[in-house]
Amino acid sequence: MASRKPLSLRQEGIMDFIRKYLGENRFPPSIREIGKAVGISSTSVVNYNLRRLEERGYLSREKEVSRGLRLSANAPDLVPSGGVLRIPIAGPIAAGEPIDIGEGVFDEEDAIELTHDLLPQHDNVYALQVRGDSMIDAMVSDGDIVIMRQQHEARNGDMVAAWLTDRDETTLKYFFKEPDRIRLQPANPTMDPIYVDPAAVQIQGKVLMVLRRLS
Amino acid sequence: MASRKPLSLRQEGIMDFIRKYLGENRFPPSIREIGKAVGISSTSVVNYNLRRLEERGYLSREKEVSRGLRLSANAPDLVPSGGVLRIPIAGPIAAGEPIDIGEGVFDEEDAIELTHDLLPQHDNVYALQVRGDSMIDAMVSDGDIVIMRQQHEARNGDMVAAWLTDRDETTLKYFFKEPDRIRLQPANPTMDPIYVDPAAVQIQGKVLMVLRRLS
DNA sequence: CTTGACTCAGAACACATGTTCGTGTATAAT
DNA sequence: ATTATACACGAACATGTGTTCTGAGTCAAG
Repeated sequence: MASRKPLSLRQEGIMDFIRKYLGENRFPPSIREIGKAVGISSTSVVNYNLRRLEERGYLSREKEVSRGLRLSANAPDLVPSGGVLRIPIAGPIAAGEPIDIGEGVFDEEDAIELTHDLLPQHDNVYALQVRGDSMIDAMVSDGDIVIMRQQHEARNGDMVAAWLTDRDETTLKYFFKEPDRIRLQPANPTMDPIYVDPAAVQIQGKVLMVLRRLS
Repeated sequence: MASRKPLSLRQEGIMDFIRKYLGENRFPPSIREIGKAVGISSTSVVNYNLRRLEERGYLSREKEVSRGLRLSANAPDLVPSGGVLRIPIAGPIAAGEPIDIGEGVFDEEDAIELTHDLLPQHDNVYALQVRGDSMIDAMVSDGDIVIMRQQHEARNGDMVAAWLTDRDETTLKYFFKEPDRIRLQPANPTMDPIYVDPAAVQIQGKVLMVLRRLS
């Protein structure tokens, strides 16, 4: 496990590519795919470097099995974990539309992977990508990914996606039930809450997480 | 979801075997391996049933790629993945202080796990937890976790953590270099940029990701 | 200079593996 | 009976893919 010497630039690139490929395809790349990605014309060179990496314990291989390689758990920056869950990105969300999850649509490409410790529960969980700046008062900006659990009730303090029937509008706000009305509080503390009739609100789900990726 | 008819016994067995195989080997089985395990002599029969399973959305396949199949996100059971990286949470960050990363301190407990596909690069990456509402103009709220890479240069359009020497203030803004000044643009499009003397700005790092967990 | 590691390129080889085609057998609907 | 559909079998095919061999370049040690 102890690797005094640094990885060669090429081997670093191979490791990176395998990681990336594995993340995208869920199965390991072939020798030739690695070669093309890293800029190696010969399969034997890739094979050679893979053997190197295997000796160092960075990965393990199955002989004579196509794509028969796996990253080791003790590779740098990699830690065995409680598991990874894959959440489908159901679709874009904008302020002017109700949230609609196409149940049958499983676009395998559009999914997001989260570690289990980040999201303990995973029942009825889905992700939406925000389109537009309509939710800046919820501290959610264009392109953000909102991970939520589908549910139709809310408890005080929950951040929920609420459909306001009289305004034809979906909004992300903190939910507070008051005696005769419902207070929807923006996440931005400088903005004022809105008050609505309980009959005019449909809870679409509870926001569990907001994730923003930058370039 | 949409599974009117029950799976045939054979297809059930195939699914079970794929799950088991994937758990043991971390890469998918070949058609012939599936056949042998389930008791099918012909590869075409396996292929046929795989196509059936694919139509039902239980798995997806890559054409003409050996072992090019993956289970769908149907079952949120743990699925092996490209790897998980652990990022230490260096410390709290507030507007009134420069960012200080205690290099030696690696509190194993305070770390965040991300899947590799979410964060391709991982050199000099660390995480900070935001304290206070001083960064609402960056669409970052109290408690948010900011993941950034330590660097002292920035390119136009990067979101950076900048230390304004004359104001004694750390701020998260989009970075734009203009002829004689630097424009720091808030993420919130309704707010105005600030302009500063290039000599009065120290780039602390580039923001890669913002993550907000809600109860 | 010579030697021997370490790394690389190219080509040929062997076989692992996905694909396809023709055929056969049920069961149910027409 | 006929047709349609779902499922199964075996064999041949095309190619994806790991393996191996020959040769060569680099670089530090003897």
